[in-house]
Parts: sequence; C-alpha cells; structure tokens
Amino acid sequence: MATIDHKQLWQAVADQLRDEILEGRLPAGSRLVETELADRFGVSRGPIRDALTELARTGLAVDLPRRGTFVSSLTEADLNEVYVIRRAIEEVAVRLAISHATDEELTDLRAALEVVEDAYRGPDLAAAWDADMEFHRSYCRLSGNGRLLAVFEQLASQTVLLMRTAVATRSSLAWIPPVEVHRHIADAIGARDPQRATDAVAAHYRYTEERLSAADRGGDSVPAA
Amino acid sequence: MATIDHKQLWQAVADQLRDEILEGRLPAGSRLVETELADRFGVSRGPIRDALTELARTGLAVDLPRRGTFVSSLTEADLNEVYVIRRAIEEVAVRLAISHATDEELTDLRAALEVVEDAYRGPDLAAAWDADMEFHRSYCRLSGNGRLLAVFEQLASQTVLLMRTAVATRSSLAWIPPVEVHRHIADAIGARDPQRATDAVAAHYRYTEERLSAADRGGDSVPAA
DNA sequence: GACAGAAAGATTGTCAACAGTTAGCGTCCC
DNA sequence: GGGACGCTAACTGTTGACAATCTTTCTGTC
Repeated sequence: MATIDHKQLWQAVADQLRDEILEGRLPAGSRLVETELADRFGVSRGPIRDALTELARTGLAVDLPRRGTFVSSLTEADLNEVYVIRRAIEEVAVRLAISHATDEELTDLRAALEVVEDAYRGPDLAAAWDADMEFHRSYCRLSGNGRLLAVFEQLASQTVLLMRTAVATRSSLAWIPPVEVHRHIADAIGARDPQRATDAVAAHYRYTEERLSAADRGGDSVPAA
Repeated sequence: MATIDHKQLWQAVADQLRDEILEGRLPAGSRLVETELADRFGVSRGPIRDALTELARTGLAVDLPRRGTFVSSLTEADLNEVYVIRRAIEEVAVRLAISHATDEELTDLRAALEVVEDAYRGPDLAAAWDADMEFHRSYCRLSGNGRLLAVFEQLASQTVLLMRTAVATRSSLAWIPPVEVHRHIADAIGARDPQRATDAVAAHYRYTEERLSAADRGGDSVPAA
C-alpha cells in the first residue's frame, strides 16, 4: 500500500474545514485561528496554514496577511458574479462534451440527472444542491479540458457556500427549479446538438437570474445550484 | 509607513521565480528544490514552500507531493485549452466592460491598445506579449467582476509561459498578429456595442486558432498573446 | 463617560531541527 | 546486458520555538 498516494495532513484538515463551512457549521465571517485549529486537530501549525491557504485558493476563505483567515462573507452580488462566469464556461463545456464524450460517458451524465431530479423531490435541500452541482460538474469533466474543470470546481464550492449563506439570510431565495432546466441540458448533450445544449445552459442561467431578481422584490422559493 | 502592507517574504520569492519562469531562465520541467532556493534567497524553507504553492496555484509550476515542485511543461494542447477558456470569459468581459466602465476608464483601454501596437512594431517579442496581455487584462478589469479577472490572471501567466515554451521549440509559432485584431476589440468597446465587441473577441481567437493550426502544417510567424 | 496611549496577550511569519519518503547509485544475480 | 535489491544522501513534511505584528484590555486624563 506504500505506493498509494496517501493524504497529506493539510489535505485532511482542509477537507474537514471545507465540509464544516459548506454545512454552515463555520459561519461566514468567522475567524479561522491557526493555534486553535492546531490544538483541535492535534497537529502543528504548518499543515493548518497549508489547509487555510487551500481554502483561500478555492474562495471559501479570505486570507488577510498578518491578521488571519476568515470564512468568506459572500453576498448575492457575489452569486451573480459567480453565475456570470459559470454560464460562460458551461456553455463551452457542453459543446466540448458533445465533441469529446463517449456514449458510455454520456450515460454517467444521465445518471447524474436522475440523482438531481430525485434530490429536488426530497426534503433535503443541501443534498439537492450537491446533486445539482455534481450534474454540472459531469459535463465540465466530459469537456476534456482540465483547466475548465478546475475553474468550475472553484466556482462550485463558492456557489454552495453562497446559496447556504443567502438562504440563511433570505428565505425568499429558497426555491425549487423546474425539473426541465437540467433535463433540457442533458437531452441536448445526449442528442449531441451543440446549439441546443448551449441554449439550454443559457436558459438555465436566465431562469436563475430571474429568480434572483424576483427574490429581490419578494417571493418565496430555492435557487438552483 | 507602518500601516502600509509590506510584502511577505514568500511573495517576494514568488514574484522573482515567476519572472524567471516567464523569462525562460527556469526552463520547463526543471525542479524547484526548497533547500537550494532557501540557500539562494537567504530565507528559511517556510516562505519558499509558500512561494512554490503560489506558483502551483497559478499553473506555472506543478507540485507533486513528497517529490517536489517542477516548472510546468506545457504543450500546444495546453495553449488550446487555455484559449478556449479565455475566449469564453473574455467574450463576457467585454460585454460587462461596456456596461460598467466609465468613459474615463475606456481611455485607459485605448492607451493599452497603443502600447500593444507599438510593441508589436518593435524588436522585442516578449515585451509585445506582455503589452498584449495587459490589453486583455484591461477589459477584464473593466468588467467589474473580480472573479473573472482572477480567472484571467491565472490564464494570462500560463499563456505567456506557453508561448515562450512553444516558440522556443517551434519557431513556426512565432508570428505577428494583424494590428486590427486588437483595434477591433477596442473600437467596439469604445462604441459600447456588445455584439460587435463579442464578435471581435471571437474573431481574434479564431485567428489565433487558425495560426496554431497553420503552424502544425508549417509556416513561420508569432502567436498573438 | 469618552478618548488616547500604553501594556499585555494572542496570533501570524519565520526559523531550525527532527522524522519520513524518494531518487540515485552500486552490487549481485540471471 | 538487464533487472532486482539494498543502502545512502537528499529532499519533503511536520514540529516546536522565537520574533514581529496585531488585537484587546487597562490606565490615565479631560
């Protein structure tokens, strides 16, 4: 087993902190203190520093030199900012996925779609967001462009944090997306129709932006991830 | 002056290593050894590790756990990958810049255009690439979307490294772009015409992709940054 | 009570040392 | 000659200590 890459300490710490942030157990704005975390995890400050650097890299935390690292405080303006970029890269991702993915790989996308639709029918909104993000991640992965997937991953973490934060402060942001927004994307990719796929992604984001605008004026529902 | 943020050691080290990589003084594939760099810069290994982490974050280096950090070895396939994402985000960036930028800010873009055109008329190709990248950076900054600019910055570093690497191995990749590719973008933004600006960005990248393909079949010129 | 300055405490940045892992080299065997 | 094995030097990962910086608390003055 010695030849299997085992995790470095900082990775285990970062993974756990990421989960705590995304599950709302470490609230936005809270300070991540190296010395406390070192005591808590029973390791030295070195790996804690590396873990905090990783959280800052993915946007879940903000590192202020000599002052500390804080869980990101993100607003709906941030959500808009993230969606703009996600829309841009996902429109490209679906086109690339259509060109690159094998038929077998497209069945994985289908499976992800089923999971999302099931999840939004269930009681657990956070699980639905995770499934939703996994669906989007699928076609970004199928694009075959590693850098595109890396950009998506950063934005994905921030999206989940943003939605948890936003819904906690504004329940009017909690809504369930129509089932067809994801299905249209999956169908178009399955049919290997680039224009339809791009249009379906654009429609999904337009829907989301409309819901965000509507939430600004009152109303009551859940943002799609 | 005590209230002014001064650089941490790792930042100074990272800046210098970045310059050396981008200027070709640290060749692709070369190993960045913490202990050597610590001796060379006269600091402890801690800040060196942080600097190397930063280089890995921006894609200029690759960190292999327990084995070391290596200057990225990037190929023309990587260049294509980077261009796909840059095109996607820059098409959005010009639209946002048109909506958000003041008239005064647009004169900065004009200035950046002059610098690029002058630079490509000169003998120093690396300086021209830097000016080219600064032009693109300008409208990404004017987009008002900080995350978009951050994504651009990562891709910018990689673009310069890629081009230096590619041209060093394939002089057929060294070509001067027609002056109008950048001018069309700046004109469209100046006219605040989103469709024209998006089309101009797309044309720029189409041109670049065509030159890359032509270079695969022989020929002799310089990729636009 | 409000404000300013000093002191104390807490934290981050850096350093040097120790522990664990890997790469390279030499030797042996087929 | 090629492959496997063992050893050692060099390197990376982690730890604990010291120095520098920031935040909080305390004290004095108005």
